[in-house]
Parts: sequence; structure tokens; C-alpha cells
Amino acid sequence: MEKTRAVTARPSPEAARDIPEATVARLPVYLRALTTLSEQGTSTCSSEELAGAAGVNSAKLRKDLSYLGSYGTRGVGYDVEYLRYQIAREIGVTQDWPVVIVGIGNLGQALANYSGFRSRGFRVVALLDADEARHDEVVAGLEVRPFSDLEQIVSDHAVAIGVIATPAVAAQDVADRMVACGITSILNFAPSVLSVPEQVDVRKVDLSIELQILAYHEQRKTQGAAS
Amino acid sequence: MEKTRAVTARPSPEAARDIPEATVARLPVYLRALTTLSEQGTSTCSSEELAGAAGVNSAKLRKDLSYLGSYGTRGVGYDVEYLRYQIAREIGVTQDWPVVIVGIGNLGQALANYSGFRSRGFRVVALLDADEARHDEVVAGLEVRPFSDLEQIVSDHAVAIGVIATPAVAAQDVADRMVACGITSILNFAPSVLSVPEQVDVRKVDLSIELQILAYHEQRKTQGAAS
DNA sequence: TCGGTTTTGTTCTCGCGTTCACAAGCGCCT
DNA sequence: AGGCGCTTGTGAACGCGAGAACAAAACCGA
Repeated sequence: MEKTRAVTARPSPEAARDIPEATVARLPVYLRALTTLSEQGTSTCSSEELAGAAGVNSAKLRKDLSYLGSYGTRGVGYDVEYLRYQIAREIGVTQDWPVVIVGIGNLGQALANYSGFRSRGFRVVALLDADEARHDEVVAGLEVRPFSDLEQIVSDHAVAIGVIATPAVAAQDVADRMVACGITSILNFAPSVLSVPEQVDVRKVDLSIELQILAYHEQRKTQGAAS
Repeated sequence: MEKTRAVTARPSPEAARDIPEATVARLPVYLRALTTLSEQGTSTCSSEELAGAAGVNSAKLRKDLSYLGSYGTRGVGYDVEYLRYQIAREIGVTQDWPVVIVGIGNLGQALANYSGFRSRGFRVVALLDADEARHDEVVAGLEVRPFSDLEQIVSDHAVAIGVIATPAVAAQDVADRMVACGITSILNFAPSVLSVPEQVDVRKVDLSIELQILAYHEQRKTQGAAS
């Protein structure tokens, strides 16, 4: 991951700072918190306030932000709008990201209708499903199209991000086809482990895993109380 | 390990091994992989095979399993059924977990219909929504009920786990009410930071955050290629 | 019965992420 | 103009998790 190159000596003011993965995962949270603050009319905030709104330690917040640059003012805090823009730019949500969703079951439909995507720079350009019975059905203002249209759509809209919301058995096939079409980032909701080439990023969201983790801790609580 | 509390001296053979959080998060993945292997008719597997199916390093897998006990046989591997049961028991999915879902929008409906819950020991006992227009509507075989029924339902079914699928503004209120009713584990799909008492576990799933993380990496890829 | 082979369970080391603590910097008040 | 208080940015210590490497154990075959 790039870390080898001698970035240290370079005088270039921006580019090529590599931000730790853990920090990247928190930036969207900060972004959301800043948006909320902004909507409340707050124009300036301290790291303490922002950390509170984001649910993290203030030292961690400051360190995270320091990877982006020095966007705060000592003794004062951060300008909400300015910082919000800087984070948005760093994440890349100032630009528009076309997205395809494959698998229009219950979850796929929910995703297609989810307003949180559009408001953050993601635009669902197509809904695909292998089931012929579903074709031409309209979901969230988009016609459901056959899976075989994938390649056409990806090249027409320059899609880089694909969402998989199919049953587990279909997921690997869908991923393979996506990769073949040139998609390089996949968000996988299917409960299966995908194998993809090195350069393709996959993130997995598994609803039942989250519940199982809760169940584990829940079990320990009640167990402890009982004994 | 074992840092503070003086567990070390205790002779008790089981209980109170504390399993690292990172391991807990992977156990459900192993469980799923084992179920798949079992369905394929495999009765025994090596750590290498299972690790492959789960998408992790085999050393990590073995270390994770070692926290549960010694359930493998050296020179042979693991008995699929036996290990599956042990993990299920450890996580707590051998018992039945009643769950309430609050907020029956698109996502809430998708969750209510998700078969992956029931098959893993989670039983949705009620669907609640604050919107009166939705009441009595039937989703996934369950009648949507007013949010004010929460307390009654929680005590009737001994519910310990709640799922929040409401808009962000309602989430904190819902969480407060859940906590007041005695719910001690919350799975939050609303894009907001919840504040709850110490002893309550909250896990957050944020669909748009995952996409934003992908967007960040995607931006870096294309950026790097362009320059 | 005994060596050889295989695979687990565990020890050790390394790197990342978190947190503390403080110096550097900025604005304000006198 | 100068000191004071406040907040950021960062250096350093610490703890956890990942992975490599090895020792311990079980089975197999002669």
C-alpha cells in the first residue's frame, strides 16, 4: 500500500499523505456531525464539542483531523463549514458517484429508496436483478433491468461502485461480473465471503453478524448476573 | 492477557475466559462457514480449509478458536458439526433471542423480512412505528403496532435486543425508551450517535458510511492513476 | 511398538491504533 | 504592547491484534 515511498522528504504541500484506515472509517462520522452542527446554526466548534457529537474521544478526533492538515485555530476551534468541506473533499463526496445495485429484494429496494445515499454524493443509476419476473418493475423511480445489462450500464455511466444485495449463492458470480466490467469497489450485503482481485475494494455489511455479536455480549451479561 | 482481574488463580474450568472483541466479531463468520461446509456434506476440516472459507488467515483462525477451548484434533483437524455447535453455544445462538424492530420504513420492512435472523436464533416478536397510518398494516406476518406498546411487548416476551430503523431524529428517543424498558442491546441503523448508559451495548450499522469509505479509496485510485 | 507425518495450540515479535500529556500558537483583555 | 487563558497539534507511551514460527499431540503404517 504505497507506504514505502519516501514521502517524508517531499516538500509538496498536499497529496500522498496516507491516512490510517481507522481514521478513514471515522471521517464520515465527523462529516455527519459537522452537518448536524451546521444545520443547528453553529459556525464554530471545539474538538471537544465535535468529539462529543461524533461519539469519540477528543484527542482521537484531533489526531484524526491532523492527518488532513491543520484546519483548526488554536485557542478557538474549528470553523464548521470550512472543516466540513475539507473532510468532504478528502473523502471524495464533493463529487458525484454513480452506483449500481444488484439484487432488488427487500434489502435492495430499501437501499434504492435510501435517501442518505443521494444526499452524500451517491447516485443510484441502475437497479439490476436476475429474476425476469422483476424486470420493468419500477423501484425508487428506476426500472429494474436484467443483470446482463450490467456491462452497458457501467460503461455508459462510468460506474466504479457496485452494491450487492442478492442471496448468498449469487454474490460471487455478481462480484465476478462486476469486476469484469471494471467496477473497483464493492459493497456486499450478501452473507458470503467474496474473492476478488487485489485492486478491488470490498466492504461487507452483514446484518445477522451484528446481531450475533450483540447476542454474545447479552449472553454474558445475563450469565454473569445469574451466577 | 488477563490483565487486571485476578482470574488467573481461579481453578474453575470454564466461564470467564474473556474473548477479545476482534475474535468475537469473527466467530459468526466462522459459524457461517461451518454451516456451509456442513451443508456440503463435509464432516471434518483443517484450519486451512475453514480459514479459506471464512476469508481469514489460518493462524488467526486457530488463535481465535483457541480462546474457546481445544476443540480440534492435532494431525486431523476439526469436526465440523462439533465445532459449529461449540461456536454457536459460545455466541449464544443456540438459544432463542426475541427482538423488536422500531421504525417500519423501507429498511425496517427489509429487516422484518430478512430470513437470516430467524435461522440464527433471532425471532422478531414485534414491529413498532410511531406513524399511526402504519398501524395494523401487516409486514412479514406481523402487525405493525404503536410505539407506545414497547414496554408491554418487552416485558411480555422478555426482549433484550432492540433494532432501531427510524429516521435519525427519532433514534435517540427510541433508544431512551428502549433502555427504560430494560433493553440492554441495541442495533442502530439510524445515522445518529446514541448515548446510552454504560451497561447497554450499541452497535451501529451505517449504510452510507460504508459507501463513503469506498469512495475515499476509489478517489485515491483514480487520482493516482491520473497524475 | 515406534518413527514419521500432519495439523493443532501457543509463544513471540512487530506494527497499528489509542490515549495521555504538553508545547506551540492564537485571541482577548488590560 | 504584553501577558493570560484557551485550544489545537503532536510526541511518546501503552495495549491490542496480526502473523510467523515452532513445539506438542494425535494418527498411520510398518
